[in-house]
Amino acid sequence: MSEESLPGARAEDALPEYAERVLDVAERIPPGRVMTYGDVAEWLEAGGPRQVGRVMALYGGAVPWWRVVRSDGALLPGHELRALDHYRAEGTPLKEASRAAEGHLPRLDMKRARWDGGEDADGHT
DNA sequence: AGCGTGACGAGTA
DNA sequence: ATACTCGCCACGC
Repeated sequence: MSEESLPGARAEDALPEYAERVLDVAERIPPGRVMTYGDVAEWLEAGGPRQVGRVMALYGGAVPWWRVVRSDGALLPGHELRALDHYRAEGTPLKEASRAAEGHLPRLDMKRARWDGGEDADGHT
């Protein structure tokens, strides 16, 4: 017999373990800080940046998705303004564009905003 | 089973 | 700064 007909409907009762862990990390990122997809994957020691990205794309709506960003500090396409609004409200370090061109939104200052997942210290002083 | 696509990342030109 | 390539893993056709 082939097990291909296995319903496997258990998946609806709860999110996949991996997704749950990714969301858990996203929730534990302190305000004013961000983590890259790759960092989350590394912190979890599972999957890769693309897997984290997939989870965020599917279930990110349930967590502060704006605190999980790309390594280059670019804002989320389609949610740039929404994310920017959160960043300004939380005081997340942003890097203003040198050339004030229309549509040229600021990017995250990863050097300062990147969170290592350790202590939530303000990192300074 | 192959191929394209994606809320990615790093390297190179 | 941008553009392109390759590596990565999961999903859909």
